[in-house]
Amino acid sequence: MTSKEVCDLRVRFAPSPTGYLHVGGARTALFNYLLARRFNGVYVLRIEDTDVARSDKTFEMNLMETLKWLGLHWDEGPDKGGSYGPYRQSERLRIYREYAETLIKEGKAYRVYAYPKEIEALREKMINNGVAPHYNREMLEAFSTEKRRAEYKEKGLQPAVYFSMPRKQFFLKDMVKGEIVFSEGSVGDFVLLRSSGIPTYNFACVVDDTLMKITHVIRGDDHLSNTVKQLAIYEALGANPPQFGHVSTILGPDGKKLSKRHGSTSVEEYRSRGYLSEAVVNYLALLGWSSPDAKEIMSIDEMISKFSLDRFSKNPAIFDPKKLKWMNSHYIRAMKPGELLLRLKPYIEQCDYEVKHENLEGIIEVVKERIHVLTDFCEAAEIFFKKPSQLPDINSELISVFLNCADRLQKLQNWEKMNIIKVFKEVLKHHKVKRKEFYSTLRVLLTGKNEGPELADVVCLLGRDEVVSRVRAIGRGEQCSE
RNA sequence: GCCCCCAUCGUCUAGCGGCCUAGGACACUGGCCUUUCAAGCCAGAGGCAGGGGUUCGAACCCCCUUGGGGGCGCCA
Repeated sequence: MTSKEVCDLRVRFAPSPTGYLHVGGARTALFNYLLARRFNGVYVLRIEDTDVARSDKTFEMNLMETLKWLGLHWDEGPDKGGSYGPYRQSERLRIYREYAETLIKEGKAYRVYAYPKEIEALREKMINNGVAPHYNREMLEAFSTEKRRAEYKEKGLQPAVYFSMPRKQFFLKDMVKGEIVFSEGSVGDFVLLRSSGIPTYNFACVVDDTLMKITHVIRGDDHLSNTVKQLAIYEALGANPPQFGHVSTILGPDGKKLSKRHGSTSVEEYRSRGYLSEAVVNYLALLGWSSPDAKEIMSIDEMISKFSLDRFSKNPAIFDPKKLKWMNSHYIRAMKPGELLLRLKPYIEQCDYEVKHENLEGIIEVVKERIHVLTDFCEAAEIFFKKPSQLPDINSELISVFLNCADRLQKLQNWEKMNIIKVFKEVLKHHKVKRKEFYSTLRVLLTGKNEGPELADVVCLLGRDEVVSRVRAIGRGEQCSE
């Protein structure tokens, strides 16, 4: 990339607000963000809401919220404004119509007075005849009879505007895939402006990218075949296309395009299931891109400093929830308890017990080692807030050992982990009990579980009163049964 | 049917003609550590889709086959 391009670099993320942000979309957003930040460019958010039926303002809000959560903040967008707005396609309809009009005047586009049903029939007929379903001007304009035009006028209908696809080859120098040739006739004429006056994706996208001075476009390779249409429109408009980089699609474990039936596909779902944005961003970055030093755990700033366009992989990537989970647990373990507490807040509220403790950070410190997602917290920390529901089945000899242990703990001067360990050792010295048996039984006695954090930590955090009370329960339990 | 893209361990990938006896990460298996589980550490298993070329030499370049993905919408 030359220095001139660098200083003018403008990229965009252009989602359509028809659902929650998909992990594939998030990855696209991330790559564009990284490119912008790496080369001091401008990152634009554009809302592609030209699908009136499916677009929803709620999704738009959610999209922006999720993007912010991921830390992918944009410089220009519908909420922030900018010199090239508006940034919502539904607010730019006049612009598209003007451009369509120009193309019609220049003979590069034309009006079609055909009903969608008729076009559909035409299409089916071609498919049935084993011909590629490509339209051309001649077959489409056949519908535009005098009679039909009058009918449209009478009913107040607007004709759709079709683009006249030039019969020639198109070349694309893709930043990811390399040189691609679209042979002549690979696509036919297609709709620019619907009869509703709303532009189609390919048209709006080109007009906007041109007007918004977008220099680089990183997107999923499901757009690759359509790029020829866009290239043709750029040419018709007399505009220079941006540099394209088509990243391979993210697939599900079965090798098919990642979809709902593979489980969670939206960033929102991972967020609510207790994933950290750092982990999501980090994992997504590794799907189709790799850092030059082979380092996998990277902060977003690290990714920015290492980002370059020549490290994209051409092959499709299968989404691996296991690795994401591993990465998430890694980030949880690496996080300072104070910070983790903040992230944990919404999940703590969902616990079915009251989380109240003078040293909650201390609890988080020992619990974070064994959780993979934030939603694991409630179950993992339960031992500190709930007394065990069942007492272990132990003999009276052992009971007296534990009662003695409780007495010693009761009298312990400074309630500190090291001192608690000393008490354990004393008890083991004075009683004929196996180490392993002592510790494992004490654990069950205190927590009702066979596994958990280091016992001294548990005891320390539980606090003197609670520990003594829980241990002595075994004594009371025996009394009751007699 | 036509067009386009892709092909390295199960998965993500490194590799850009000799540093490859193909490296790393996740997952998996075994061991160590340890009062348990987890983490951590060590070790192991596991791959260049197949076939032709080009070359002194090919995972890497070319062609074919096969396999996978995507597109061909008044969806984006």
